[in-house]
Order: sequence, then C-alpha cells, then structure tokens
Amino acid sequence: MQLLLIHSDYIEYEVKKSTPVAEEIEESFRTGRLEEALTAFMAVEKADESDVDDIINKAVGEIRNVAGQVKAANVMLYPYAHLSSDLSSPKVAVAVLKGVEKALSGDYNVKRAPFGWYKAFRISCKGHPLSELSRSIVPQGKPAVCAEPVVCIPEEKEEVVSEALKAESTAKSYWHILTPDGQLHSTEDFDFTGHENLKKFVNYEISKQRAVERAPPHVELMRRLEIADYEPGSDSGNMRFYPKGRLIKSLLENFVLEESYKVGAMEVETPLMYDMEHPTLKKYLDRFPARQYSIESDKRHMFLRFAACFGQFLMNHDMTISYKSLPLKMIEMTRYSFRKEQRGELVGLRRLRAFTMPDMHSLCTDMQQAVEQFDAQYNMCISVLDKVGIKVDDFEVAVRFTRDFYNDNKDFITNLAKTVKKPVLVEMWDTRFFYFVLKFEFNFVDALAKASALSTVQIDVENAERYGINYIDTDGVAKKPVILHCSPSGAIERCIYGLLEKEAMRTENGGVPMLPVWLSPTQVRVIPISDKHMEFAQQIADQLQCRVDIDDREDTVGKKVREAAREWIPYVVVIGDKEAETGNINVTIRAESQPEKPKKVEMTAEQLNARILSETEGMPYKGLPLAKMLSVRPKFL
RNA sequence: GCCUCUGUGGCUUAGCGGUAUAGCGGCUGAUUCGUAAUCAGCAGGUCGGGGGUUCAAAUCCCCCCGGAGGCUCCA
Repeated sequence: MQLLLIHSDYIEYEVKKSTPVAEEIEESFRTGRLEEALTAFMAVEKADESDVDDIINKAVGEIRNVAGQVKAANVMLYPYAHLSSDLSSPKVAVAVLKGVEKALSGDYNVKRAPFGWYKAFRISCKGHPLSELSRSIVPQGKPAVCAEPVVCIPEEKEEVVSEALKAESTAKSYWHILTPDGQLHSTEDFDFTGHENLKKFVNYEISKQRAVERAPPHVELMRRLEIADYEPGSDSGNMRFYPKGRLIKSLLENFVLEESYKVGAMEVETPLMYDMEHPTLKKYLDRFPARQYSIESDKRHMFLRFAACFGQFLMNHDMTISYKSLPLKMIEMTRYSFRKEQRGELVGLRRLRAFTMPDMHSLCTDMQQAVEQFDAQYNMCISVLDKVGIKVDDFEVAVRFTRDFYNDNKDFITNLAKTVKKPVLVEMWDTRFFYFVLKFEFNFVDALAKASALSTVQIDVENAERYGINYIDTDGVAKKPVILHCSPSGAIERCIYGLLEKEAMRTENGGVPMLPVWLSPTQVRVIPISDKHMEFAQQIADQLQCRVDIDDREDTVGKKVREAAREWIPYVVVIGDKEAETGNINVTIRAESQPEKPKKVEMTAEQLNARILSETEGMPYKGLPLAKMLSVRPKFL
C-alpha cells in the first residue's frame, strides 16, 4: 500500500462522475468535508492482496502514529489510485479501506471518500514537516520496493493538491560499525568501550536521541570573544561577524584555499543566484525541494545557491576538456551558500542559513580514478582539520554507500577505517537513492552530544549526465566523467563552532581554553604597568612580527590581566620597571598554564617572536584588524 | 511549519497589579598601580509593538513581532 498523509486545515471533496469500478454510495456520501484533519491518501496494491488483515493493521498503525504526533482528532481516508502503478483489485481495495475505517472509527472522527469515483477535492496543507509524510506498506514476507522519488513542491498559499501529487519515498538504511580489521559489526552488539564519542554519534544518527537541556556553550563564547552574533535585522541563521570573527574566518578560508591549490584545484567564482526555470537546474532542484531561499526579480523567479555545484557544473558544461586534464579540480569559497534550514535547527554557528563553504569538484575519467581521488581527498581532509585544530580524536567518521559499491570495493572501504585507526559508522543502502554511490563525512560531536558534519567527499554518478559534462577520451570519443564533491573543512563557520565547542569541553574538564595561535586575533597582549612604561611597551611590541596590542587603558594590572585571560590571548607580557632595566620580558604562556596557575617565563622579545613564528609556520597570516591601543577600541558588545 | 519557554537602558538582570532594581560597560574626576575586577560621581529605560481588563498594568488577558529550546529535517 502507498500511503500519503497530509495534515490539513481542511479537506473537502465532491463526487463528479463514476468509474466502472465505483462502489455504490448514498446521497450523503457524495460530498464530504473535515476540518483540522489528517488526510490519508491511500492506494492499495497488488501485493497487499496476499494478507489483507496485516495491511489494514499496518496502515492503521501508521495513521494512529501520525495522528498522535500532529494531535489530529479527525481522519479523512481518501482512495487515491495515482500513488501506485500496480493496483490491487477494486474489491480488495474497498475491503481494505473499510477495514481501516472501522479500526479507526472508535478513537477518531473518521470519514472516507467513496472509491471509484472521479472527485473534485480541495485540501489546505499545514506545511509543517510532519504535515506531509508518505509510507510504503507491504504485507509480511514481501520486500519493500522503492518508488521513483518524485517531489511535491509546497505552494506558499493555499494549496490545491493535483494529479501531480506523488510520494517521495525514503531509502532503507542498514547501519553497521566498521572496524579497521574489516569486520562489519551490528550497531546494537558493538562494544563501544573506549569509543564513547562514536557511541554518541551513533545514537545521534540512528536513535535520534537529540534532546538537549541547554544552549550549546559556543553561543556564549562566540559573543564574548566578539567573533559573531545574531543579526535581528536579517533572517535567522544569517550572522554578523565582528572584526575578530572576520579575521578568523578569513584565515581559515585562506588556509583551505591554499591547501586545495596544493592539490591542483583552480579557484573560480560563480553567481549566488540562479534562474528557477533553467531546465537543468530545475531538474537538480527538484530532488531537493523547499530548502532554498527564493527571490523575485522583476518577473523572474530566482533561488540562492546552496552550494557551488550549480555554477561549476554549468561552467564544466561549456568547457572543452581532454582526458589529459583529468582529474580536473575547481574550488570556490562560497560566501555564501544559502539553505533555508528549519527554524528549530538554527543554533549559534552550528547550522546557519547563510554560510561559507569551500566547495571543490573533481572530474575523473572513471570510477577507478574517482576512487583514487576519494582516497587522496580523504587524507587531505584529515590533514586540513588537523591544522585547523580539530584532531582525528575530535570527530567521528561516517561512511555511506550502496551495497553494490561496497561489494566491489570492500578493501578500499576497510582502508578508510584503517587510516583513522578507529571504528567508523557505516550506512548502506540497497538502492542508490541519492546522486552518489559513496560518501564520507567527519562529524564533530559537541559538548551536548550533537553531531554535525565537517569535511565530506562524495562520488557523484548522476550530475555529469544531468549537466551534460563531457571530456574527450584517448579514442576521441566524448565521455561522461565521474564527479567528486569535496568540502575539505566543511563550512568555515562550523569549524569555528567546532573549535569553540572543543574548548568549552576543555574548560569543563579543568583545562584552559584557547584558540590555535595562528587563529588568535590578538597573539600577544602587552600590559604596561603605568604611563611611564608605555614607551618601552611600544618598543617591545614593535619587535614582535605578529598581532600585538597594548592595553594602555587606565586600569589596574590585575584587571588588564584578567581581561587578557578572558580573551584567551596566548601570550601576555607585563612591562614595568624591572623589564625596562633588564631588557627581558615576563611572558605568561596560556598553552602551558592551568586554571589559577599561570605559567610565567622570562625571555627576550626575540625569543618570544621566534616561538610564535615557529608555532604559526606555514599557516596564513593577517595583521590585527583592530586598533593597537585598547583605549581607542570600541566595544561591540 | 507545529509545541513549549522567553523579550525590562549598549550588555547581564531584580521586580510579576500601586511612583522602575542592581551590576557591567560608557562619561567625568581622583588614583600611576607588578598578574583573575581601584575609588567616587554622572548620564542612560514611554519595561518588544498594538489592543483589552482595572481607580491603577512591566506585572493579568488577546493579537502581532523578535529570540531560545523541542518536534521534524539535515545532499
């Protein structure tokens, strides 16, 4: 049985004309209307004839379940043949419909639309996520058949569901834990001892245990550190970034770009908005409905990109590409990518509606080259996150693929677990539901056991065809490449979220939080004890080739030191008479300090300079984006 | 989208039917200071917006608009 459940403000129908299979009906049955109803469009299928009672039970169970969730007291049962191409006999269908009606009628106000009649109907869909659900139900012993995924795009205003209404099926997932020795374990039986984070991740992915009792700690940190904040003048999930946040983002963006140049990627720039009616894009969009911002421009209907795929694939389509150029890599630092995520999912920097995503695509000659590239990019992603400050121990790996791909590439997939030297979560599908046959993600598990994806690579076997992307092979024939999608770090904002959450966990465990030195907005804070030490403080600051500032405000040393600590500044230098005499400086090193036990070391300015240069070697650098003198700095919060 | 909670000066916040609290920050003055908050003074609010109940509303009720959490979703 195919079941489509719509939580509606109202549903009404009127019988127009009978079909040859029409059931006989009374006059009162010719029209019907229910307010605040769960409407169940039902198509009884051939396979259901083998066990009518079981089908009725299962359908009743699904309807009860959803009706309970949406708190609907009224249920409209609506026979809808168009949901299936393999219908049962009318006799069985009527029997099933009546059976369902009878089973529900005790607990709900149930109405049933007549079977076998052409009916005019109007329905107003409430539009919340639970308001549109489809279910495929099969009798015992029969395998589920995946219907072709077709999509119904909800209208903004009152919606009239038409003939085009069809179901969007969901793929069945098989979950496993893959250990580095190549064994697939059941997620229920696997011993998670020593892999507590993986356990949290698995719970998050499979059990959907996501209740949380407090706001994630990075939200307060992002504000206190003057990195980012909510912008009430914009849409939710569109953040403002203060100078320190912009600096951190800029450094991260530059770093990811540099790393991708190293593997041969060409940086490009593509438009933010696209024509909704463009035939190729329309087809692509139809697979992922209702998640993009749309805007009206004159009479054209545009949408904002949710990745760089559109622009890069359209560019690839127009290019002349020889096999000699493959693998061909292009990257764009998308500022921004837009996704109209559901309101309740937006928290701090974890999930945004406008975010900066490095998006790299690699065109490969064939699956073999794609797999080689996948492996190389898997390792690249590990290295990128490591240098950002997110280590292998800080994330959990998920690998997702089709059963066919796994059977052809068992050793290769096992190797992914070997590389990270720990068990990984595996999700397998019988049929390919998405555009990829293989993907991995690195999932950061935060202080509240919520998981979110950072780096990812996917092997796309669908879009070369859809976008008409070709390369000319050695034999002079145009062929379709296999395309890899890769985000080496994941969204830049999400990296910042990860770093802040990681440091929040460090604080909870009795550590001293800080950002990597190369990302710290102020790397050295110089604190003169009084006005007369200002000149020497200036001299010290001038000798340091990094982001130095001077706290020249009229406050006590104690207060200035406290504020430097609250800003997580890696090196704090107090300048007084002693330093002016010896020429040496007293440096508090945050990385080596413990709570209430600062580590203070006497050294020369040259030594401090050398230390910082070696710590930040090979990483991007930008100057201080704020006034050097704290006394003239504005406060953002 | 739905459910729950929430909205008091730039920030954090007390008050929850009877003239609006305090701290931080800001400004002014004093202090020139050796490692987690120097002292004093001043300015700053039609308590998110609109409507209603009441002699009286920040406080109770209704509608709207922000914000947070949950559900759901997550290429």
